[in-house]
Amino acid sequence: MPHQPERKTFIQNLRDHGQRVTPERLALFDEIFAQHRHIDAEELLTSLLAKGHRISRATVYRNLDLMVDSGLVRKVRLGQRRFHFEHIHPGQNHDHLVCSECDRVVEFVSPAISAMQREICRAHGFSPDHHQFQILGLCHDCLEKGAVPSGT
Amino acid sequence: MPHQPERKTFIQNLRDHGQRVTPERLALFDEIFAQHRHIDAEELLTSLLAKGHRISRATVYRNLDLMVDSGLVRKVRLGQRRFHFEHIHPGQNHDHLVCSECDRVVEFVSPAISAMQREICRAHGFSPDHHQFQILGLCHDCLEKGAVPSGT
DNA sequence: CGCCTATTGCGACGGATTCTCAATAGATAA
DNA sequence: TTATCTATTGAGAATCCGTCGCAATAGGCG
Repeated sequence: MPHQPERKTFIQNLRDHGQRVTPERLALFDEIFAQHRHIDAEELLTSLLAKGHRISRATVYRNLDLMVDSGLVRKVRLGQRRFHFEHIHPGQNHDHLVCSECDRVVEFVSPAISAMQREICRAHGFSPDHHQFQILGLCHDCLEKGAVPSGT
Repeated sequence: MPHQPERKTFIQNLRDHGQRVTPERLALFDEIFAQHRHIDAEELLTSLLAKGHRISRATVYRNLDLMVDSGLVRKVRLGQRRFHFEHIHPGQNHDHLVCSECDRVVEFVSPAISAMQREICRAHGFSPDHHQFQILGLCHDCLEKGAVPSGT
């Protein structure tokens, strides 16, 4: 259990809000925090069921929203149909390179982005919560396989 | 018709691919290129019908995809349920501030972003086609109305 | 242990998009 | 111009993702 402290926070959070600590919630939490990267609701459901947990689709969705509200998880649209979810590692926010050929997603961290974000928001009287930055294009592998750089 | 050259390119593109030039395609093309900003499929359908065109929902969707494939139009998710579409103005790409309270979208242009994009891609052996950058937060108006800055 | 009520599971529902298929109509050649 | 070939269209069914309603279940507290 490499995410013990976050798990404790999660449980404490639930208690503080009069919410119950259920096995479904813990299983879902563990599953998300075990993931190195973003994952969608359907994949979460499938892998929980595969591990023998009994949990319904609705519960997965409901609790994902709950974790998003409590700031533990981020819900992102990477341009695909489904929402993806990823646990937040505080102070370390990353963005994504998305390959339009093979759908592979690579994370990157760029400290310059938050400075830029602050600047843009100041100029527009906007109070930022978070951002999403995706660069779409071709990954190294697909380039070598001879994929064509877009448009046509 | 302020987008005459793009229109010619579109028609040429169709011909080159053995695709037909239909009134539905032209009407849809004109509608998107008349828009200053992103618009979704439903809005496009509605405004085409309002202008007296006869066109079906399926045709709108089909041809939006066609224009995306041919590089004339970009399909973006701004976090809302629907995809949005915007025509590409070459060499001028903008990004979005999205208010999570009222869903208002403001565009901004930041030249620094493309430099950053180039840098990141170089480091990852990635060949960028385009990016999407959204900053989610509260717009000026919602802040004044006393909306709470997220998380909880 | 027992109660109160938050949470769950199931299945129905809803919105957005895609698909199916028969009818229509561009494009090409004669 | 007309005939022919087949891409495209319209209409509605189907699908996919996510949400909702409600009865049954089960945390958490006294």
